[in-house]
Amino acid sequence: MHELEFKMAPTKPFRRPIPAETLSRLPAYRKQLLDLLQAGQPTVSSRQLAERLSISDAQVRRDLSCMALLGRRGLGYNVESLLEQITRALGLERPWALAVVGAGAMGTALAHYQGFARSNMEVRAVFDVDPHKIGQRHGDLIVSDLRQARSILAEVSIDIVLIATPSNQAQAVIDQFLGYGIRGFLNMAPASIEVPPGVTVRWVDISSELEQLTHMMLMTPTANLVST
Amino acid sequence: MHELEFKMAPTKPFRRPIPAETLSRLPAYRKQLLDLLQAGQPTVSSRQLAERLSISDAQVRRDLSCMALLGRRGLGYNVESLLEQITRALGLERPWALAVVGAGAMGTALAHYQGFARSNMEVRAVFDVDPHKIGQRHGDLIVSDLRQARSILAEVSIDIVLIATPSNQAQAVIDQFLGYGIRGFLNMAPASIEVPPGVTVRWVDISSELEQLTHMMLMTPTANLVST
DNA sequence: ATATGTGAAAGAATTCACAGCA
DNA sequence: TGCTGTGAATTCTTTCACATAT
Repeated sequence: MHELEFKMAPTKPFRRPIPAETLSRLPAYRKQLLDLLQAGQPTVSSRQLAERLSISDAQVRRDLSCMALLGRRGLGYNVESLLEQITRALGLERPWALAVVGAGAMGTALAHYQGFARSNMEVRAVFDVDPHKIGQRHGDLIVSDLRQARSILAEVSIDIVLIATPSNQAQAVIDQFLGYGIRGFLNMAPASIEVPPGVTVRWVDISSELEQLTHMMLMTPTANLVST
Repeated sequence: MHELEFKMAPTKPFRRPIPAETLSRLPAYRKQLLDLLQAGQPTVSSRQLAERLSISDAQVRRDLSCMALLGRRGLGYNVESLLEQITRALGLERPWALAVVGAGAMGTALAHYQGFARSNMEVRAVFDVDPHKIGQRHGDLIVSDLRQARSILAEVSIDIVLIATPSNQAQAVIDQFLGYGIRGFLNMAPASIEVPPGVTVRWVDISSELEQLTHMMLMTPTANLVST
């Protein structure tokens, strides 16, 4: 085990906690607002946002009431300042450095993923243990030896680690990076993980989503639509 | 547009609908039960399952009470029959054929993904429009021209389409496959999608998960753990 | 003693519906 | 009129606590 020392927690940017379900929709609002800003639309109503996300307008207003109130009655929300608020709420006004562990098919896809820039995130390192993969180039990135992660993290500061290893290695990898002070993980492996308090882990599980999809397809009563 | 004809909806396997939150946990229960079966453990208590999923035992019992009751008081649940029940509830007692659209980094990762077998799913086709990608081999699969999808689907029957294209093409791809009678989609693109009733779409959005993660990291009050 | 299944209570999230401002 | 922000009502989810079965 590693010895531990305490550093000050970062200042919380918001007083009232955002409900989990609201939080899960904030990225979608942000995406829509980015599109609207691009399109030059200065304001947007809860109704318009609701339609784009296929949810109710009451839902949108309730969600956005968590932000500093910047809707104007009769007018709607200012796109630019609402976007700014949500970006701040998500912590995306500052950049986040990512590392990917596992340079297999999924890890490689993550390393190449273009969409991170929109979230002010960037993959800064890729790790693997396989000698055949270490040294491979992916865009600007070169796969590094996971066993040298400590020294690499001393030079390239990393905020979040994306786990794209076989699931039976996920816990060991997380333990390793916990030792380097990493406090945020995104796990692509369908494995149960134990972490100490103060560490945040989220899962992306494609199989789980598909299994829910198959259930829903079986329960969907509508007749098949077949082109003739 | 296409002309439409009606076919009978498949028989619903369950009378009472499964609550959405319960459904979202069924794949995780199933994963644990597969592990327990492998390990040869004949029965499991709600407490044990709860611990593995970091939820409460009451939650587990409530969730499992949706299944045909097969817990035995004082003893726990029979691993094998519970697994069977959940597998049936998810519709995984029969195989599902997948197609991937988009042979970029993410589509390629999906095409290679080994984990689908556990869910009785298999990728049977990969499509793209890029002439450089059409013809590429990925394992047993060869990337086909998306414009020939209709004739390919006439030979290889497909149940679910995974969308791994740039997000601005997601809607067009879905519309195309709707015309071939596909009623289930998993969308990896962060795009809003319109589908007719009777069609099921689910999203996997890595950026959204990361944005929620950054928010949670900022809100987590615990001091940093730094190894010395 | 052990552990399920479930009413009843508590807690969250969503929708309703409308007061209030532009 | 158009649209937000929010109490109140409703619906969904989780937890509690215990009767019941092994």
